This record gives sequence, structure tokens and C-alpha cells, in this order.
Amino acid sequence: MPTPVITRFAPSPTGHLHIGGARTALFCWAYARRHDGRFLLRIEDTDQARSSDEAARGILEDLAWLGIDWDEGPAVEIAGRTLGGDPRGVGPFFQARRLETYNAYLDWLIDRDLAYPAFDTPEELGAMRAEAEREKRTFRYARSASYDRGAAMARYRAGEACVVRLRLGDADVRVRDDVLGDIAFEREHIDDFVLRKADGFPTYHFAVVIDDELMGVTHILRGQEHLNNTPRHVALQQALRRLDNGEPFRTPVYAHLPLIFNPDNSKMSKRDKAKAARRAMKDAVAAGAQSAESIANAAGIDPAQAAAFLAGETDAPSLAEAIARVLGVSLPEIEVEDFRAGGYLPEVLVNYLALLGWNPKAKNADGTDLEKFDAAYLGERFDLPAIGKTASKFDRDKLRAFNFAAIQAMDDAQFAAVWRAWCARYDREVLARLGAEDGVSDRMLIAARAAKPRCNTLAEARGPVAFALIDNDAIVFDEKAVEKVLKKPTDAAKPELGTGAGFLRVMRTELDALSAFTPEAIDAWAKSFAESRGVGMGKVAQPLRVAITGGTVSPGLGETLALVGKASVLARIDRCVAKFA
RNA sequence: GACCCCGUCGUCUAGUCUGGUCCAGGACGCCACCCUUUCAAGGUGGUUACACGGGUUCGAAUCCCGUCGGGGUCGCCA
Repeated sequence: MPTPVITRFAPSPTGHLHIGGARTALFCWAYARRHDGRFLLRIEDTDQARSSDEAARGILEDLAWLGIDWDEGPAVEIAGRTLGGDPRGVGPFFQARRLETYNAYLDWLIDRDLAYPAFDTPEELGAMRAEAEREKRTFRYARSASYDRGAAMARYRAGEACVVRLRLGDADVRVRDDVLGDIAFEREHIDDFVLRKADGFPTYHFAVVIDDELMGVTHILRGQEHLNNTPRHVALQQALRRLDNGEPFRTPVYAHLPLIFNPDNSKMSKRDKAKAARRAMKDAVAAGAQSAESIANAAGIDPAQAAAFLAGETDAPSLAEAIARVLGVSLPEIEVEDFRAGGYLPEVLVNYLALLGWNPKAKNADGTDLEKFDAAYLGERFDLPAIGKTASKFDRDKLRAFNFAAIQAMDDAQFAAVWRAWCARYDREVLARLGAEDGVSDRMLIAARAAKPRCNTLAEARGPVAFALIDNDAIVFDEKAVEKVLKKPTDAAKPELGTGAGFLRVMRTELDALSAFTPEAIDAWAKSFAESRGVGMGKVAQPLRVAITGGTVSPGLGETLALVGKASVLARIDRCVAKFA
């Protein structure tokens, strides 16, 4: 029986799930599904200072939102579903709870002199690095010739603070990668890296190798930034044996995924948000409009922190977001939560992400390349040979186009429900204005119908119907529109019709008399009204648009009026006539 | 700088392993026209690429070598 496939996603809980991490998780998930294997989630919280439980929870929620469910890992209840668990007894899945295990393996290595305590201070290491740089060589840590194991072990047993390093063997390391092919790393380019930090926690390299072995991971899919770590991991695997049965560690199959870049060719990173906010802040300060202090005050953050942020001493996302809000700039979407808040559909994100580095190599019925597919399809077809090698730029326009297409594929009721759910989380004002706090209302349904073909994201759905979300007397009239459609004669050949504003008076009377005030009824009325006066639809629709919305651009006339409702339509016409007739 | 990876339209890519069916296909973007009560949407058409230079071959996007370019890594972060 072949070994069952076990993949894993192992994020460190230092913030929301990064979009690149989401793709890695998706591919790991898809690979497991494709091979009837298991997908495992492990939280790499060995960095005490940066890890937090909230971040871990956030990542779990981000994954669940995307529909990426894990078979093993932290057991949580999200949106009524139970995910994770430990059926094979290989947990716990938080590395901070596995220190005993790491220490047992570390002792095993030290006992065999395959690892050794090192007492160099950070300053000494810094000096060595600086020297290497001066001499234009790559810094590689090497145990000095005068290293005295006996003395070192005595200090170690006495409990003196130190790190523990692997004593690397002499052989070159060959890495087999199912995306990139075989890659050879010469021994001299790898060094005695740290296995356990002075705080007693394992390094990433050590924890990852131990856990992947003990959890039975067979395939490691991860970003290409890890490629240069791989020889270390392989070297470690070759040095280790399992404590329970003495078997040597297995080397899993590696598959390094191409990187995802920004349009400007820089690596997409969480720091991009800080960069954007900092730039906006610098510009604002330079323009003399505001000082760093006034921005800090407006954003409700500590001025000292704001100064530190401006100086580039911290990239804290919370600071970046607060500052961006005050300055009115939008930050680039980098994390899954950003895309969720931006109104992208999870299934679209999954689809687009899958296309970044993987291709189904299949055709549609019309002969074009297949690009639109869902997670289930990915789970059936995903495989390593179709993964590309080249880094790709994240194309926001294409994502938006996909999101648009997915929105258009919904019927009005479906869209209304999805939009309502999004608003409940991110824009409650819309719900309040449309009377949809407790469910999709008739008005929200009309709004949805009007907004749907005019928005790429759920966040944009508000725009086309914004006129219906404000009070009647809050309409701001666009000067050009007033000039063009209200003050000019409706038809030079028919002076009896008067100006656009005057024409509105006549329409008002007929609108008031309409028994049904639905989009269909209003459109039918407008058509016959225009015909009866011998004018084009534009002569009727445009004055009404200006009266109802303040401008000449809005959804269909029937939808526009029905959405506002008869009473408000009449009130808005009255106000307009009083102002411009 | 050293090591490692990569190089097809502006972008994501198909084609490269198994050379000819590719004067290179699709998608997104962009442009034009049509439709039209505005804005969208929709319809039709167009735009643009094998990084460069040498080989090998009857024939190269596809194989080989070199050059150039881009990126990643060089932490007691992961």
C-alpha cells in the first residue's frame, strides 16, 4: 500500500493570513484532496515576541472563509462547522506546546556530538558578519578549531545561556524538488545553523523538520523563498533518527511555489501597507497640510508611535491602518482579510489564486482556455507538474474582472443575500438605510438589482445606489448637470414644454398618480410619457435623474425612482423645482 | 558580493519534456465601432510577445552554450 499523502500548511501567527500564504494553503489542500490524502494545519508559534493567539485565530478564520478545511490541526468551531482534530494522535499542533519533543531530539543530537552548544554573543556574531562583508565573502558560521567540547558541555550543563547548533556533515546536499527539479548545494554554502535559541525555543528549521517527520508529512509545498532553507532541512533529516523506533527521518517531496509580486516587481508583503501609509503621511507632512502630531491625534494613536512609524522604525499594521483612515488613502490589499473587506468573493479569490502559478491546461467548450473553476475542480485536478516556475505579478484588474463575472452569475436575490451578509460585517449603514437589518428587504432587493451590474466588488455595490442612502435634502446638485438638463429648454421646437425643471412639474403630477411604484411600472410610464409629448427618453430621464440623484448618472430610471420610493421622489422633485425652475 | 531560482503580449498564461500542425492560442487590460434614457452591462473588431547572441538541425519559442535582465536567500524571524 502506498504511503498516503499528507500535506501541511504551517503559518506563524503574527498577523492575518497573507495572500501568498493563502495560495500555499490552497495548493497543499488541493494536493491532499487530489490524492485522497490528509491536509494538516500546524501553528508555528516559536517566535515568542511576535506570535499571538488572536493572530492564530484570525488565520484559522481566514482559511475557513476561503473554504480551505483542514483534516488535522487546531480543533475549532467556525461558522457552525468543526474543523481540525487529532485522529492519529500526532498533536499538539501549536509548536510552543511541543518543547519537550524538540528537547528530546536535541539531547539525542548533543549526546552524539551531532549538535553542540555555542556561546557566541549577538555582538560577536555581528562582528563576524561585518568582517565577512568587508572581505566580500558570504558569512558562514563555523565551529572554531579551538572549540573545547568538554568545557562547552560543562558550561551547558551549568545552565549558561547559549544556542545549540547542528554540526553539519561533510557532504554536499542534493534537494529533489518536484517543481524545480534537482538542485545541488555545496557543503561550503551551508553552515552550522541554530537549532535551539537562547530562550529555549526551537528555531523554525529544527521544529519544522521534527514536526514534519512525526506528523508523517509526505509533501511540502511552500513558497520559493524557502528554497535556500531546504538543504538545511535535508541535512537535519539525514542526521536524525526517530526516538520511538530508531528509523531514520524521511525526506519529504518538496515543491517550491513561484513567488507572487506586486505590479512593480517587488515581493508582495505585509510591509507594503506600512509603506503606502508612510508615503501618504510623508506627503501630507511635506505639503504642510498636517503635522505628524496632528495626524496621530486624529488617528487616535500615540504621537511617539506615529513618529516612530514615520521614521520607519515600526511597520505595525494597526498604525498603518489608523493613519491611512485619517489621510483618506486606501492601503493595498495584501492579506486575506483585506480582500474580504474589499468585497471579493471567497470562491473568486480561490479561483484567481489557483491561477497564480498553476494552470488546469484544459479547454472550455468554445475552445478557449479554461480559467474559471471552483475549489472542487481544483481538488480533482491539481497536481505538481502543472505548477509554473516563474514568479507572477498579482493582477488586481483580472481579480476584479473575475469577481465581476461571479457577481453577474448570481440572480438578484442571491446577490442581495451575499451583499447583505457583507454589509452586516463591513457597512451596517447600508442595512439601516435600506431597512435590511433583519434580512433582505424589498428596497434592498431593488438596490441589489440596480447595483449588481455596476459593481466589481461588494464594497463597490454601495456606489451606484449611494443616492438612496442619504436624506432627501442631502442631495447635492451637480452644477453642470443642472445647467445642461434643468435650465435649458427641453426642446427648442416645442417651447410649450419649458425647461427641464419646468418639465419636471408635469412629470410630478403623473408620477403622483401612479398606483404601482415598481421599476417596471415606472419605466412603462416614462416610455409612454415621452411618446405622448413627442420627445426622446433622455428628455424625461435626465431631469428626473438630476432631481433624484443630483447628477446625470444613475442606474435604470425605474430602479432609481423605485429605490427611493414615491414619497421621496416627489419630495426630491419639489425641492429641485423650487431651486431651479 | 556569494549561492540558488527564473526569463512567451502591458499582466496572468497555453505551447517547451516528445523540434515542423505556432508568421505563436486564451484570459485580463487597452483602443475603436455597434447597441443605448445616463452610467454600466452586452455585441463586433483591433492592439501587442518567444530577452539578446551564438551554435545543432532541412527546420528551434521548443535542444546546447554564452550574455544580459529579474527575483530569492545569506538572523538566536518564520
